[in-house]
Amino acid sequence: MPNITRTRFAPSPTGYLHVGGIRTALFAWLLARQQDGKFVLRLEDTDQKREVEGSAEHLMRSLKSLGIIYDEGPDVEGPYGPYRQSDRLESYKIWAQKLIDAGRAYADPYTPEEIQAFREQAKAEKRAFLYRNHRPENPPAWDGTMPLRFKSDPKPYQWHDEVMGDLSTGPEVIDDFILIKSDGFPTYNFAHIVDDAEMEITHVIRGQEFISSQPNYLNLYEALGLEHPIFATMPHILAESGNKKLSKRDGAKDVLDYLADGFLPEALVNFIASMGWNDGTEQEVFSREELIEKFSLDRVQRSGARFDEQRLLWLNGQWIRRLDLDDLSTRAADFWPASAGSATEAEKKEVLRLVQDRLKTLKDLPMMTEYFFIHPVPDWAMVDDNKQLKKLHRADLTDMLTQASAALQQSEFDPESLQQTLNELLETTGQKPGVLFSMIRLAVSWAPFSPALNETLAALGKEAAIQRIEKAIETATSA
RNA sequence: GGUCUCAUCGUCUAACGGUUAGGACACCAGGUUUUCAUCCUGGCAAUCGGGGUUCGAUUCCCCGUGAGAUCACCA
Repeated sequence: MPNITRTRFAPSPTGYLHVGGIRTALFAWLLARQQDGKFVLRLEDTDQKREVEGSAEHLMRSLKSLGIIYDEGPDVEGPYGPYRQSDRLESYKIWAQKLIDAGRAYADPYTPEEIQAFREQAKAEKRAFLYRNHRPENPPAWDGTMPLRFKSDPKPYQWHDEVMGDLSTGPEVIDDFILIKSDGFPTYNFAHIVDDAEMEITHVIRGQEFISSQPNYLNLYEALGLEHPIFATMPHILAESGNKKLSKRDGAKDVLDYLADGFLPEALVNFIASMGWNDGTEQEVFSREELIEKFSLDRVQRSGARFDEQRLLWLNGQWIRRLDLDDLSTRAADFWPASAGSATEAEKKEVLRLVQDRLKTLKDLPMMTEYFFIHPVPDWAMVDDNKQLKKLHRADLTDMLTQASAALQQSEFDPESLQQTLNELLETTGQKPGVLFSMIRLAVSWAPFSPALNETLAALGKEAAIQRIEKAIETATSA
């Protein structure tokens, strides 16, 4: 056993990564970072049929995008490579031969149809199907064309899981599973054990679906003469509706899609970590550094957690507000509306400053800022929908706008003097702020919401603001 | 069906056997001299059921119930 913590994430390249997969990777990464260890990415590509073109690259990009940086992996040189199982077939052969030599592995002479028949027979007799009940007496020598099976040694097991606690099972769950398939590739069940040993992995963190195979793995560790690593089993993340485990079929989104939808990596990491883990305090927002410092396996929840996008949205808003303007500006670069194309960086940054507190995702940017860049089309229906404005006659409203236009003409148009001007306008018109300001706000933005009025006006500039108010006056009667 | 696991507000969760069962999201109501998705204040809302053990169970034990996982030449 090495004296440094080595954790791994071992996905198969069969598609994209969703939050469930990411969480396993995240926790393994947190543990490695926390203990100054190494985090390894290993691709479990032993099922050629299921492999999806390009998914390995997609997967690596997903991890990197979230800042889950692996120290060793298919594209990162390391002392325990290669990190792709299809490149490690020699290793599996060597370990398989050891088992054969020790009488702990044998060729499976049955056809799939024959095995299927055994299975159905067991079902008809209401017994659990166990391959070892059909172990051939004189198996042929293994020539690589037949599956190679593990000759198990059924016995009860109890073991410790860092998350689930002490677990135990009886001998009835131990069976002769396949080590090497007839296509020459190892199964996950065999390959991951060999690889974890050769790569000196100290902590195996994985999803709940493997818990029932654990006794079989323990049996195999014994047969191979290997000490097993520390196990930690993560509960599943449940889909938003129903109680099923979150899966691609149920619409689990690719994590990269969240980034494209304007979610920040920090928020995603924070959110994913908080599904099934907390530090016992009332803290909700955690930075990567805080997570690394505070994470611990024994505070991981044992029951499944449901994915709640509302909470993710809230957290994303929290993170957007924490960014400094330059940082936010960089990240927002790809989210501006097309109409912002001609705006200068300084102008965009100013707009960003005004809306920063209101953004839930970066994708909200066009909807929240469009009117800063192009003259909006007056939509008097919005006035009619306003609970204060709809009580007034159109003529009174235009009169108000005319006075506003004149007053603004005299303003210096910085936020302070604008506030001054607006306050004076309240007095001269004798209107309530809810009426006067709502009308001006609509006339310059024609948007359902906007930042503080004086700030909005200042950002628009005198010329544009007044032009829009005049335009509103013009269209008031025709609308 | 066998085996294993899990069970606190709608959701994420806190509570070394002793708390008016706490926080957050969502929701609702107020407030901040415009709107509002920000911000502030307040409100609604939970220990699956039944037995034990104990002076006292959310917490420990048993039995139910419910949910999930798994029983592949997939991982």
